Amino acid sequence: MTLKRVAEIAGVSIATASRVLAGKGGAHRISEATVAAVTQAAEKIGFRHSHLARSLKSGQSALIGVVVPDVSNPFFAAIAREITLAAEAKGYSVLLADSREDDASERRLVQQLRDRHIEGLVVCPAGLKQDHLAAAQDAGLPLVVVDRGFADGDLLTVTSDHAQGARALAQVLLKAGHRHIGVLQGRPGTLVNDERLAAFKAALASDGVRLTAAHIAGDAFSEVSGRRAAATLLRAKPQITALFALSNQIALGALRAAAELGRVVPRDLSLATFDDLPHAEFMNPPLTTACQDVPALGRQAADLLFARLAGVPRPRTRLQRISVTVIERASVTAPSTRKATT
Amino acid sequence: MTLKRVAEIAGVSIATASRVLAGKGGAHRISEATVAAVTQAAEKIGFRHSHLARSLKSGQSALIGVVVPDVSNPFFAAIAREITLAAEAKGYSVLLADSREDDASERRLVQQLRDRHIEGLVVCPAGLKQDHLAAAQDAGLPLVVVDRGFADGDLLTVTSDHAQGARALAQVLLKAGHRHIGVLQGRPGTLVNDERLAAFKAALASDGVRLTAAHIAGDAFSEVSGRRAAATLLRAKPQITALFALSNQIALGALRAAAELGRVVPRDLSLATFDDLPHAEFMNPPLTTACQDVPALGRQAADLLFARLAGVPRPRTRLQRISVTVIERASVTAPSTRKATT
DNA sequence: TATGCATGCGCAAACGTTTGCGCATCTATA
DNA sequence: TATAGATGCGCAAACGTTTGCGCATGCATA
Repeated sequence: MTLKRVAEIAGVSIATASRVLAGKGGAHRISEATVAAVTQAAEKIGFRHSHLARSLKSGQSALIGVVVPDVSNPFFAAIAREITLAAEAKGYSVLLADSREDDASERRLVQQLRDRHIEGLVVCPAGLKQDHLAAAQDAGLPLVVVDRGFADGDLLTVTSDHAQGARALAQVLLKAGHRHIGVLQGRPGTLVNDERLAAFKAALASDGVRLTAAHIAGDAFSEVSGRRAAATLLRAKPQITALFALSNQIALGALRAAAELGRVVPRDLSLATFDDLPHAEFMNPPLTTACQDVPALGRQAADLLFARLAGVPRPRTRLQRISVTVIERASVTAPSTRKATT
Repeated sequence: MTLKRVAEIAGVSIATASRVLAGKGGAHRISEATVAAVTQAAEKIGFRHSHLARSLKSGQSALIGVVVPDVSNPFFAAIAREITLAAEAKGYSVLLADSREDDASERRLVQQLRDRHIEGLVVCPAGLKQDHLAAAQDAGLPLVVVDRGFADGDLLTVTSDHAQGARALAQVLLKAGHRHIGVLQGRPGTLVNDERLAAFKAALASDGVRLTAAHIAGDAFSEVSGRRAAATLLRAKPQITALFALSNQIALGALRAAAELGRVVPRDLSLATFDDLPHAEFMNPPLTTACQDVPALGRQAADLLFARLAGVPRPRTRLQRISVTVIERASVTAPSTRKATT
């Protein structure tokens, strides 16, 4: 199953076999007869190039890496899929890694991928550190960050227009008449969290509604954080009539907490969320959400990466924004008049 | 960044550098001083082994392949995740491929992965053909099929106990009093579809309820198929009071179709489904479902694969079953008395 | 009969490792 | 002062490719 074997059978040198199978027979003035012989020999033993040897020789692995915090999260899965499909179309294969939302794992995985000579990397960072990514980029590795970017630094990033979504959601809640609003945040310090939070706060403020620290809880983009944060907030501030969950994992947690506290959504409590996926429509209640265009995030990341691999220079705008669509569903209504009784 | 460079700096031969960095200094009687020199040199230039070269030399790529029909489907994503985590723990990396539910793509992708010298493969087949997989296995590639297996052949397979789940769901529907039941099937001919269908049919039959071809519709495990099938069935047989969807994608389609036909679930129509994921709880209505243990499927597949890679012989039972848990929720109630009016 | 130019193909190095074998040098023994 | 056994390390082949260079052969031209 090696070129050598093919060459032996065809009665030619390895070099000739290589050239023929690379389709360079013409360019190297190899006779029709020889081409046929080599082709047949290859066919006969079912010859396939060793990608390994080829990569070693050529320095091109045709491999890209994808690192996400949790593959089983449909949000990241959808992103991974777009990248995988794009990669396949370009002749690349994808090495997938799951950082388990862990900074140290991510570091290790990125290094591991680099050891495997990936030609490009798409990563959704788990943490707040970007030095390992910056190092990779400085070492010449084409790199695209997706979703969870960094406010500073120089990493090319594709992410949603969080401010736009948060503002729009704020409008929805304000318009419905809510004045006591709680925020279930994700991981503070992340671009995603901070942008959403800041824009939401600003939008409320411009309508005269103040969002103090006492109205904000949560520390991760997870269901457990959402649940705990919602419980905390609802207990500490019963006058809250609406919650803004910064992700739909968090929203799930909020739904659980609300159920546990006997508050029915949306009758006793409105809920708006930044959303990952299109399941919201069939949820109970259907969630009002700022819906991210997840496939577009993945596609854009892939496009940017492959453009760079094709030699296209990096775009000047570091933060590439994908717009979100606010969809109003049943989880937001006017605040219940009996809110004080709770 | 090569061994050669390290050797130069340390003033030793490449061989010595290799042995030191492999931790074989002791076994090869290399002096403390030399070991230190090499180690420092490596550290100094940030040396990392080329996985490529190592693989080529050793014949071990430490790579496994995972092929699924749709990465963005949370079901497959969850499986992919378990395999990825297991692989990482064993020092393997994962090459991920998405066959887009397409047989030909799958073939191509499997071949591509084999060209990359994967040491093992987990695949969830998109189609009804298994010859390419059998070929891979016959060629000595450790292979585990997950979820969608084949009734015949010799491929080691991890899949749910579909018959168990289907039977249990049949009991639930029968107990609720349904006698006119429709089935929204997935892809006929697949083990998953046929086992679920057959067991369901048998369970109904043992209670005197006949399930004819006219009560079965659908041709794929997709939302569109579910929607179309549900619409067809409900229109052709208005007396149907309950639907059994063979996957939750199909169930989503059924919900859509029901909504379009003005039938409210569960008031006018009960719905039970074979489920992929734990979102069902928050759906509207919460779905009664035979819940597969998706992580267990992935874990078991990974365990079997890595056991084989570690030299453990293949288990004798070809079809490894993971049991499912039936969860009764609100989507199944007694048949509406006004069913005839519809 | 020598010279020139196509034509058709092979040699061998290189990619970065690992590893079997062997070769020096030194110390202790006879 | 030879000899043996450690001790410490290097040579070179091999993994499967790709590719620059060059070498034959054949034919037409001078």
